[in-house]
Amino acid sequence: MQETCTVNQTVRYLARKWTLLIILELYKGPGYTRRFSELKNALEGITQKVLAERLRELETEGIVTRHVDASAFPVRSEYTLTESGLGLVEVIRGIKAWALTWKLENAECGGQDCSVCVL
Amino acid sequence: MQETCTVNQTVRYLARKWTLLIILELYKGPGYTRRFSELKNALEGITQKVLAERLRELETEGIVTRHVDASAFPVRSEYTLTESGLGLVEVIRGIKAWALTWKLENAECGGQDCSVCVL
DNA sequence: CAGAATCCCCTCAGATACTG
DNA sequence: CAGTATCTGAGGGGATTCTG
Repeated sequence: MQETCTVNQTVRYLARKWTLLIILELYKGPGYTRRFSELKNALEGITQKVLAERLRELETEGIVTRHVDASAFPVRSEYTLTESGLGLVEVIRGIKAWALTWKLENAECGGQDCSVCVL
Repeated sequence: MQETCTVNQTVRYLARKWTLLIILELYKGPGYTRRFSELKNALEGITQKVLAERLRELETEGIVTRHVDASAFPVRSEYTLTESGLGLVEVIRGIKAWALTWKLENAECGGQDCSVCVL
């Protein structure tokens, strides 16, 4: 069946709101790592619910790993891009290249204020 | 603003159900061209409504062009991938490469029965 | 701080029926 | 053949509240 093919699935969750920005935010972090609260602050407008949902998805997809330090207080949760997650950054780069080539009206998107332009 | 960045937009409509498969079906056609009814038959399970919607989207995004031959009867409508559309095929190829590398359980997806595997 | 649980709205996409 | 129009159900995602 066509729907079983992973390419569809991949694009599907990549396209969920915030997913891309979360991946790029992790990519910018030291060791490709960020804490929950850091992500929350960096991604202005995201709610905890959505952030938690997206991170869970990415975790079950093997794109990020979670490390919880329960010994500390308050609890720390750190999220790190896996190797496959880094591979996805390449994919995103490809999409951006396409967008810059064919969507000229968005060329201004090379500015620093755009999270995606870190690529 | 983050949401204004085209990379998000691009992934968003790419991820709409059927969009990917439509692009690939056009890619397989002679001169990257297919008729409405050919697409409808090739994409088993798609409804006319959804097919028409997706094609309109792709047209306004400059990814396909439409040529209507009204002189013929019945009317013929042909859809052709543009250059930017061909560029998207490369992007899809990248996503597939990622999926094959990191989603091993879907390796069987190299079969001929999968539309995406034409890549 | 890092979440889980509810509620609510809105878009997507399927089914069906109709037209030039 | 190539659409358009309308109705409907499922799921995404935002806001808010509660907990260890």
